[in-house]
Amino acid sequence: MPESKDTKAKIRRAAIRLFAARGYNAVSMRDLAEAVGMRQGGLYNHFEGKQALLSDLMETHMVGLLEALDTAMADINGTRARLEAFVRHHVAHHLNYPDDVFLAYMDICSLDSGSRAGVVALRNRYEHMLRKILEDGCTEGLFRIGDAAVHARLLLAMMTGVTVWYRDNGRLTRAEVVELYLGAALQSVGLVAETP
Amino acid sequence: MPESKDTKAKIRRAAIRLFAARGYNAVSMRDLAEAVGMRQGGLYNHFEGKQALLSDLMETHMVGLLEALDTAMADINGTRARLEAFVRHHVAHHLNYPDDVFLAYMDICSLDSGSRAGVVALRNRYEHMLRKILEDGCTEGLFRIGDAAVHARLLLAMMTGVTVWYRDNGRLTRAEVVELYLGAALQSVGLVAETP
DNA sequence: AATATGAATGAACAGTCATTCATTTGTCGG
DNA sequence: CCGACAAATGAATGACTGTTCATTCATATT
Repeated sequence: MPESKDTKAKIRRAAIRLFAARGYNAVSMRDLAEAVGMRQGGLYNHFEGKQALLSDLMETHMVGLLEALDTAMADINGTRARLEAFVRHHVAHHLNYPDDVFLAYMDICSLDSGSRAGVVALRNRYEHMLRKILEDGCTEGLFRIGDAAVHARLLLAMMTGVTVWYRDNGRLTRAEVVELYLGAALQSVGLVAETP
Repeated sequence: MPESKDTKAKIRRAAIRLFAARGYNAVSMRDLAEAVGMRQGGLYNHFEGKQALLSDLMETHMVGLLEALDTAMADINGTRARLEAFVRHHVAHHLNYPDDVFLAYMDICSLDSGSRAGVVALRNRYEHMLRKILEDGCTEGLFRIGDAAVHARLLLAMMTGVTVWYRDNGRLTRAEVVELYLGAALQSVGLVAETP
C-alpha cells in the first residue's frame, strides 16, 4: 500500500478546504471524493464516517494550535513578553492555517455533542492561558483593563477575525499584519508599542 | 385571514433561532414548520423558498443594523464621540439581536451569489463608516493606530464576537459589557477611558 | 508462484431534502 | 347565508443524502 497515508492526508486537506468554503452540511461525501479524485465508497477505508472525519479535523487542529502555543511560549519570561508571544503566535498561526480555523469556528455546531465537548475543552484551555497572562498583568499593575475574562475573549475574537479578510496577494504581508495586530492588542491592555 | 402578517413574523423568528442554532443547511423546512406550529407546505404561502427566506432574514438584519447606526450617530459631533457612539451602538445591537448576527455571519456562505452580493455591499458600507472615523482620528492626531482599514476590521471582529459568549443570566449585565468593550476599543486606538 | 492485504470501485440501500399542487379549511364582506 | 379568497393541509415528486457491501485490483509477504 504505497499511498495509504498519502490519500488520508489528501482527504484531510480536501475536506478542510471544502468544509471551510461551503460548510460541513453543504459538502457531500461525493463532492469530497471527487475533490480527492476517487469514489465515495473509498473514503470509508480511511474514516469511519463524515462525523468522524469532522471531529478528526477539529481535534487535530486544536491540538496543533496548543502545541504551537507551547513551542512559542517556551522560555518566554515576563508578562509583557508572554503577551507579545501569545499574540504573535495566534495571529501567525491563523494566517498560516485559515481554513482550519474557519472550519473549527464555523462548523463547531455541526459536531455531535460527544466530540464537541472535547474540542470545547481544548479551546477553554487555550483561552485560559491568555486570561492568565492578562490577570498577571493586572496584579502587577502593568495592564489597565476592565475585566480579564472579557478581555481575553475580546482579544481572541479580534485576532481570530484576521482569517476572514486576509489574502496573500493583498496590500500587506503576513508579518506586517502580525505587527499591526500586536500593536492593537498591546494598546488595548494599556501598553504602548515600542517605536524603534 | 386574521394572522397573515402574524404567521410570517412567527416564521421569521423561528427561522432565525433555528438557523443560528444549527446552521442553515441543518434545518429542514419540516423542522421549521414544526417550530412554527404548521405543516411544511404552508410555509410557501409566505416565502418563495428556503433561499428566499434566508436572504430576507439577512437583508432585513443588515438594513436594521444600518438604520440603528444612523439613529445612534445622529447629532454626534467630534471624532472621539463618534467612535464611542459607534462602539456602543454596535455592541448593544449585537447583544440585543445575537441570533440575527450569528446567522448573518455564519450562514453567509449558504446564501446564493445573487443575494450575497447585496448583503456584502451593506456590510462594506457599515465597515466603511467605522474606517472613516478611524481615519479622521488619525489625521487629527487623536488616534495612534498602524492602519485604519485593518483596525476597523479588527475592532468589528472584536465587538461582534460578544455574541459568542454573552448570556443574559451571567455575571455581567449588557450595559457593563458595553462599557468593557468601549474601554478596550478606546485604548486600542490610543485613547484612555475617562475615570469619573 | 501462491496467498494475504489494503484500497478503490460502483451499485444499491433506506431515508431525507426542498418543492409542488390539488384539496380542504376557516374567516370575512356582502 | 353565501360566495370569495387567503391560508393550511397532506400527499406526491424527483433529486440527493450518508452509508454498506460484494467485487476487483495492485501490491507485498511467504
